[in-house]
Formats: sequence, C-alpha cells, structure tokens
Amino acid sequence: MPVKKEDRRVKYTKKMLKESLVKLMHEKDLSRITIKEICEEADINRATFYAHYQDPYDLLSKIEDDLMDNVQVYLQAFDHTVIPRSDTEWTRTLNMVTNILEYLKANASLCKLLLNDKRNLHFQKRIMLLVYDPYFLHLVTHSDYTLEEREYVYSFALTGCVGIVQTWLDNDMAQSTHTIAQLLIRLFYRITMGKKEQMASLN
Amino acid sequence: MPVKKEDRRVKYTKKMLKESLVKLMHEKDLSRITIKEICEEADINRATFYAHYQDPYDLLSKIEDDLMDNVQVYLQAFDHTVIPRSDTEWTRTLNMVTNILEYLKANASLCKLLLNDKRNLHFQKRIMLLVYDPYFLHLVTHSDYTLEEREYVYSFALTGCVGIVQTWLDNDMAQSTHTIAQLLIRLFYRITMGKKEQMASLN
DNA sequence: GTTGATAATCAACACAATGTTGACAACTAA
DNA sequence: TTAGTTGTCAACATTGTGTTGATTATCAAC
Repeated sequence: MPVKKEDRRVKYTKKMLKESLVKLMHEKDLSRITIKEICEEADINRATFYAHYQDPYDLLSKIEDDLMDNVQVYLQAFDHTVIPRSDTEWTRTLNMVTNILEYLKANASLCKLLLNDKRNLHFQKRIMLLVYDPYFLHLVTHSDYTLEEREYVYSFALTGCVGIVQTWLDNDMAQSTHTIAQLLIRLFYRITMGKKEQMASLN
Repeated sequence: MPVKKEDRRVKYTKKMLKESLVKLMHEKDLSRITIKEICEEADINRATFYAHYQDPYDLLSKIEDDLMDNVQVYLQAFDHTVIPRSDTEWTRTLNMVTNILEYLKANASLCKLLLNDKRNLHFQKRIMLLVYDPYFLHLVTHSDYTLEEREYVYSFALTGCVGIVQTWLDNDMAQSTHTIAQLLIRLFYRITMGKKEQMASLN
C-alpha cells in the first residue's frame, strides 16, 4: 500500500499501537477502549496516535488490512477464472481453501477477534470476497438462475460461507481444515451452480 | 418484557432517547455519537440517560429489541414444528416470510439502519433465528447430512438468508417481497434438506 | 379529589478523554 | 557531516463522562 518507504520510527509506532489494541481487545469490547489506553499500553504519545489514525476503529481497520494482505498471498498462485471441472481442478480449489483455513487456524487468536465478532460481519465478507468474487461472473453465467436472481444467490452463498467459518471458529476449530474446506466448496457450488451443473464429485 | 407497568415519564424519556439516537444514526456512525448529543437532541438530562441505559450501544440494542418484538407478531400464528409438504403448507410458509419482508419494507428507514450495517450482522442473525430456529431440529433430522455437518449446514443457510435480505435492502427493495420470499425459502431448503428431500414445488 | 409513599428527573460537580499546537528530536539522502 | 524533512511529544483548552443529593411528578389508596 504505502509507495514510499516508511520511517523507522513510524514502523515502530504503528507496530506498538496495533499490538496494544489487539491486547486490549482480548480484555474488553472495542467500544470501551479509549485512545488514551491504547497509547499508555503502547507507551506512545497520544498526539502520535492522531498523526496516524483517526480513532480505535480506524486502527482496527488497518489491522484487518494486514490480515487481508496475508490471506491474499494464498490466492496469488490460484487462477480464479477457471471453474473446476476435472478432479485435478477440484483438488486445486480444495487446497487453496484449505490453505486459507490453515492460516486462520495458525493465527486463531487474532482471527477470532476479527472474524468471530458477531457485530462485525464486514471483515468476514471482505475475506470471502477475496476468494470468491473473481469466480462470480463465471459461475452465474453457467447457472440456471434468472438474471435478477443471480445477485441474490451469490449473496446467499457468500454470506453462507462466512457463517460456516464463524461457526468453525466458535467451535474452536474442532473439525479439520480439510473437512470444512470440502463442506464450504460443496455448499457454495450446490447453491451457485444450477441443477444441471451439480457435480457428482462433490457429493 | 417489563412485567410492571411503566411510569408515564419513563415511557416519554425512552421514546425521546430512541428517536434521538435513530435520527443521529442517519447522520453519522454510532461510534461517533456521544451520550451528550443524544440527550441534547432528545432534550433529556444526561443523568436520566444513565438511569435507563449504559451507553449508546445499549440504547441501540433496546431499539433492536423493539423491532424484534414487532417481527415476532408475524410468527405467533405460525406453527414452526411443521415441515411444509403439501401445497397449502408451502403457501403458509411463503406467506409468513412475505409478511415479515413487508414489515421490513414498511419500516425501511429503520430497518436499513439496523439490518444493513455491514459491521453489524448480529442483529440480522437474531431476526433470522426467530424465523428458522424452531425449524432446525425438524429439518436436519430429515436430511442426509452427517451429524457433524448439520451445525455448519444450518449456519450456512441461516447466514445466507441474512445476506439476501441485506442485498435486497441495498437494492432499495427493488424486487417484490413475494419474489424474495420465494427465493429465500427455495435456497434455504435447497441447502438444509438432503438431496432426497428436494421439492419439485420449489423449482 | 386529596394525600403520601415511591420513583423519576435534573443541576451541578469532579474527573477523564479528546484533539491540537508549536517546540524539539530523529531520520534520510546528498 | 549536514540540511531539510518528518515524526514525536509535553502542555493546553475543550468536551464528554459518570455520580450525587435536592426537587418534582406519578400513582395507588383512601
């Protein structure tokens, strides 16, 4: 994102403030966290906070951006314009989704904070969109839904996936990433593809 | 909720504070709204605010409760333990969902505020649960999903429905409530029912 | 109606958080 | 090493918070 290289001090300040907010969010709700607290915890002057962020919500959104960037890495190698048809292609899709879930699991503490907040679906959807949005156009053109329906069907499938990941985190990731990845893909396609497209390999 | 009858003054105070918050939320984000502002707008002393609510978030949750109560009315007459099988039963289900959507449409201004906030899925899910939770047990026992899968499938379907309503509100309710209700029911059952249960009447 | 116990409202207070300034210090690139 | 730029911070005025005890409205019982 920042084109120009960041000052060493800025890097330090931002790192400290981010860590501080995450720590505080484990203790209490964001709405009860003050800028003063964040700065005291990070041992950074409050005025410096204002030099970089508007308020705690703004800071949180930057933490979200960081996580998004990391997830993005797993998608770089994945060609989104291919609708899986062969066994090999299904395996590739499954691997990609599994990798992302593995990443969420490895960073469970932060992810639960960001993804599992019942009052904050916004971020969850952003993550899902990262994965599925490039698919959309290709998928719907192969379905038997009417044009008007397609947007809603997509919305259903996308938000549905968010719901699964939320529940998985709620259950402390009791199921394997592979199991969840399979279920995610299976349900997503069960919805987005038309009847004629239902893949035997998914059932 | 309140067993005892409320003082006339209390009714007035709560009404004013709620209206005030809703008005302010049309202007700016909840995180930027202060208790002082709410009270000035409502012309109520700040100390009185504290006598009834903790903070603006608490007040908002009470506004949500009010809306929940209203939606609940549409469900009273509806028997949740029946899985629709006959045409008549499907029509009853469709009517119930349509009625709720009509209510949301009639209160679009408030509903968009509560339901369409991308950062607040919590309330949306509450509404959906109101409708579908009683169904759950009956539905999954008739599906071909494994026991482990059922919780996730349900979560997918429920959250998916939220996504559709959000999108509908985003589109300024361009489609008829009937169209959306049909799609909601169709997709919900397409997911929650097993293959063997797929109803011809829904396609 | 009048009354008296109960409960809600509010003005005023002490304190805590906010947002901004201008002076100083650290960083970078020449 | 140095000059110019940029980041940090102490201190200030302002605004918001949460609580108290005095005051007033409500309502049930008479």
